[in-house]
Amino acid sequence: MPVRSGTPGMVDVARLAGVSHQTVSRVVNGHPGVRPETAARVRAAITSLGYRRNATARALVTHRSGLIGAFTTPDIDTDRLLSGVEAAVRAAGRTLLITVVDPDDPTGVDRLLDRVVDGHLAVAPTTSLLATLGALPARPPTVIVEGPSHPLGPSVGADHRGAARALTHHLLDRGHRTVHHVTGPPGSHIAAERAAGWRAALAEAGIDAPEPVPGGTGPDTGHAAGRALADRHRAGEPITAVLAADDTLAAGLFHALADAGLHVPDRIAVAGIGDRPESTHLAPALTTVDTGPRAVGERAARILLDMVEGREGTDTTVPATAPRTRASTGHW
Amino acid sequence: MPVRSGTPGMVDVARLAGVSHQTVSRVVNGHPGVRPETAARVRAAITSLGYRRNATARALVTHRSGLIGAFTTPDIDTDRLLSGVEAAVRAAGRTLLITVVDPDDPTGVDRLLDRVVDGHLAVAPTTSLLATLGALPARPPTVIVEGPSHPLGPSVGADHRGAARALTHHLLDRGHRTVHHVTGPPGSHIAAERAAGWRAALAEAGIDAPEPVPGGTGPDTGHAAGRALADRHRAGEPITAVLAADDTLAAGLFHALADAGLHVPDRIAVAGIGDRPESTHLAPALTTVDTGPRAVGERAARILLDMVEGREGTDTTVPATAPRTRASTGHW
DNA sequence: TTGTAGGCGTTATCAA
DNA sequence: TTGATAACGCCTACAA
Repeated sequence: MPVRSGTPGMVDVARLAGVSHQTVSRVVNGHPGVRPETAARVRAAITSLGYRRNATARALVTHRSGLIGAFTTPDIDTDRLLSGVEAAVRAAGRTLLITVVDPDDPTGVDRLLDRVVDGHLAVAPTTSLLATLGALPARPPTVIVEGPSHPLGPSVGADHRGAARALTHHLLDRGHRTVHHVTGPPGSHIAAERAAGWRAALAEAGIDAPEPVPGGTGPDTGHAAGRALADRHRAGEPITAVLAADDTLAAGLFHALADAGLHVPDRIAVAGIGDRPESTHLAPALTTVDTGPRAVGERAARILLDMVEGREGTDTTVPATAPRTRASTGHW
Repeated sequence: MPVRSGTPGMVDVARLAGVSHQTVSRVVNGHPGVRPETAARVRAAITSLGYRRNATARALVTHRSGLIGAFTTPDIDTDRLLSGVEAAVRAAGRTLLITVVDPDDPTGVDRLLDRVVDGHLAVAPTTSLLATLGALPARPPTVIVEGPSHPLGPSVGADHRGAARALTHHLLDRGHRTVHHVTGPPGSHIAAERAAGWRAALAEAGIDAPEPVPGGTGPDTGHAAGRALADRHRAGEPITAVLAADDTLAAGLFHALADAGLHVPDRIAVAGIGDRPESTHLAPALTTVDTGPRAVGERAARILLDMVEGREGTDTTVPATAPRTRASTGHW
């Protein structure tokens, strides 16, 4: 038979206060119909014993845990998306449970399902991850953050396509004959949308899109991409403007291009997406666009909380936040 | 009285398989002494019903949830520390529960205590947060990550003092008469240790430490600090070398110093701490030291897991990881 | 090898 | 206004 945990429970409080454990429950949960005097006695017993309500037992009987789960897969802006999610979840008095999912091995998904969470957030999920999730039996309300739309639940995301498109047009308007593209991580929905926006802008200008340079995230990846671009330049391909799928690529890009004698911005123009804080401070400052990842994360979490708490439609109808597209003052 | 949740339980599986719910429990938990044939029937019922073990009910009776809680407060390297923690926790088949604590308002602490977690990680906690934690009644095993030592539990951290000291000596050896310091966030233990190392090195060289420049984290803060340094330089103070408490300050520092005509590295030398990936790609590359935050996070989590799972002393004895001090090849 | 009984700490219902 | 009682879904101990 099970053992008592050692920490005091409602029964202990009840005994000390000379009431039933049910009355303790009423006091703890602020239910009406308890004589003030009794409530005071109970409260005294609670502090004297250092009693804290057992969330597990509560969850067992109420079928809600106050926990929100987040699947996450490393991608562009995952950190800021999660930071927004965390803030909203915390503001709602709930706790966030984070599981990092390896896209190649989505076993972590199972683990999160074993826990009782009131709702799920799929942060920057790949299509295959969503498929895995969708194939599972009964799962709690789910909201997709920066992922492909899927019957699993509503999607919340910024207009990456529009942002990339606008930046590409911006470069073309500056007189460049074409714009090259360093992509984001393979399998990333955000990266795919940004690439699509770049392609769309070129198509609108009647330009054949040059072969994109495979990228990812981070300055080291950007450095590798910069070397690839420099090689193609050396091979005779005219390269004058580059749109990087992510700001974090920029420092490495600048570095590699400079090493190859392609100084930014004199010989080559570079724009990024994401408005990372460092972008203003690079030399030269990176032209970029803010896609508001923190706001997206917060919004997604709030939509999920609405669903979980049965508040219908407060926020659910609008599927995407408009990006606050502010281009930083670049050198060109 | 409580309502059944709708999802199948052991009783449902048992009924379908024609056994008792106890036998189901045995099969699910891999206990011996079940006839293979019976086990197969149970397993068939499980898949057919899509049964999953209810972690809450399990936690209620076993007094262990499989959950590890992390308090976190925004600081230098919090992200990488957490990433290491997450990896180790996940590798152990457990789930991480993250709570961000506002150091000025540690109410989140209460929240995490309401949940049943098997162990706590205090990631980059302030002294006051530890005091709040320590004042609480019964709390689970705790490990402090990059925080001041405290009776709450073992501390794990890199040798920030040594790293800062070594870098300061490195600058002095290069002929600088003194080294200025841009500090990290106020209240940060990491920042305090790094400042102490800087002070120690100057003291060892018989130099009076110049007034440190208040900093924090991030390029924008670095930019502000750079302007402050430039002002002091303009006011006649000889400034030739700067140790930034954190790499993320560097880009902003470079930017502000360059704007003030103090080109790095010609007019002024700058070193950072933390070995962020972008540091290699700045112009010029930043001299820095790796303090292995991911490894520290992993190690701390493993120590906690040892404590939680009753594995004594596997790792607990050694309180700090040695930093892999590799200075990147800077320009000076 | 399998089933029965009891209890983990809480909430909900009903009666007093 | 308060208390008894029955779940929630599971695990441990013991009996069969």
